[in-house]
Amino acid sequence: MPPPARRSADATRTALVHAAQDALRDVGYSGSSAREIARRAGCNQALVFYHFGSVQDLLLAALDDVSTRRLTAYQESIATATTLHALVDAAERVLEDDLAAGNVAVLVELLTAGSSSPDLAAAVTERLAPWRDLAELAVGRVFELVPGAAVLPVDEAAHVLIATLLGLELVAGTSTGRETTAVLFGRARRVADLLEPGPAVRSDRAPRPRTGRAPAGGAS
Amino acid sequence: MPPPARRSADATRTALVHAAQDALRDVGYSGSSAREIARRAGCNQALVFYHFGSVQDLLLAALDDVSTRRLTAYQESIATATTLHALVDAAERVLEDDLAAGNVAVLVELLTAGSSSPDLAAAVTERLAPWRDLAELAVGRVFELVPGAAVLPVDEAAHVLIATLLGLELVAGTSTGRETTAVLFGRARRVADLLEPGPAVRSDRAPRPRTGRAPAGGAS
DNA sequence: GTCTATACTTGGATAGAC
DNA sequence: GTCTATCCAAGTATAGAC
Repeated sequence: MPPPARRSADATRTALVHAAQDALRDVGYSGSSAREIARRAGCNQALVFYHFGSVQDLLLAALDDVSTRRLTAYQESIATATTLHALVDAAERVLEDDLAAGNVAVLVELLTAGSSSPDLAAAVTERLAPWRDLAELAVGRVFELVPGAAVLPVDEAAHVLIATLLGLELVAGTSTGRETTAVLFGRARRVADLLEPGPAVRSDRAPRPRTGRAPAGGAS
Repeated sequence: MPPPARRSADATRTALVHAAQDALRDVGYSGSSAREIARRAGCNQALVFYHFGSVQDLLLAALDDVSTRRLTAYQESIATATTLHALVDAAERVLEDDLAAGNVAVLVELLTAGSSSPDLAAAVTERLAPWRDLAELAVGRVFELVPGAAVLPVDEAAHVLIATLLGLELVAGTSTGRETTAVLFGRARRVADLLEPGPAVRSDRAPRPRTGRAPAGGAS
């Protein structure tokens, strides 16, 4: 028998991780304090340090959690994608989810912090590696589907793809940034349909339910 | 005659502005406190509030300063460029200088910070406008020089251009990021020479490709 | 494991001396 | 204009009771 643990032992950990994700999305990196996260998780602030040692480590755990979940989902959708249209959809979904999860702020924080700390930079590169692989997978698909598109080696194209998506996320915070991005993906989708007049007539992508305000933890 | 001002009246302001730029580059937005900036400027922390009212206003002033300085430089090099090759050179030179000086980092930091602060986001958006204009100028040039390149409206292409450059700056901090960027510009230069076989371009930056062969993977 | 309480630190911002 | 001194708020982290 496991030790007593009268109440949720490790449920607290996951609650904190999820609350950290919500906090990152809602109030950004600077607003994601131990007190704020604990409030969303419905527990005490001291538990952040008991379970994770520091706020920074909790935020990294949150980032890892959401990353692994999303990576597997994307990997599947890209691996099974047989049309250009579907690949564009996947790219847009990646960007939307990133924005919704507020991952960009953490990533930027890590990237800038890494520039003055070699070991941290290594940690960031490590976390970025699976995304690079995913991007290479997607680019490889595009090169297969569109003859003559391989004007760049796959790894370099993947590099540009990641950079561009990150950049689009960055400027999405500006006034017209968000809608311009949507327009761009609309164009890409239409171009995809042109290059690929086959069976893929999945019309325009169905608008996803807006992420809007749906704090899972609920602000008391 | 201006009032006495025994010692550096407005030199303090510029010192603070420059110190703010350094701080943003070195320790990021979260680390750029009034005390940190004042320490770098070699003056007292209270002067931040005396001269700028708040830390955020000082950071915005820092962004203004770096923007105007860089904008004039870029505007000139783009306006005088008459070949595609020269445009690519200009873009790379600009990016190299910016990376070395950490100018883009200032913008990136404020952009991410703005994602969780609407008023800051609005202020940053306002300051992004001249850059958007500049990007449209450059894109318009490319569309003039390369017939059939206008697959996008100028403003949207400019949007993507800015996003991509910002994204490349972001990932330049990773292990292979920096050199990959250099490789990409090398490819762009060769493509430019292919599209523009006219006058012997100044090949001061890279050995001129003797053959007309495509960089990688022939598009037949 | 979770809580309360608290020590300690840092940062924004102001008042007033010089 | 610049400084010292200070207030106040918020955050990190730890100690110890339950």
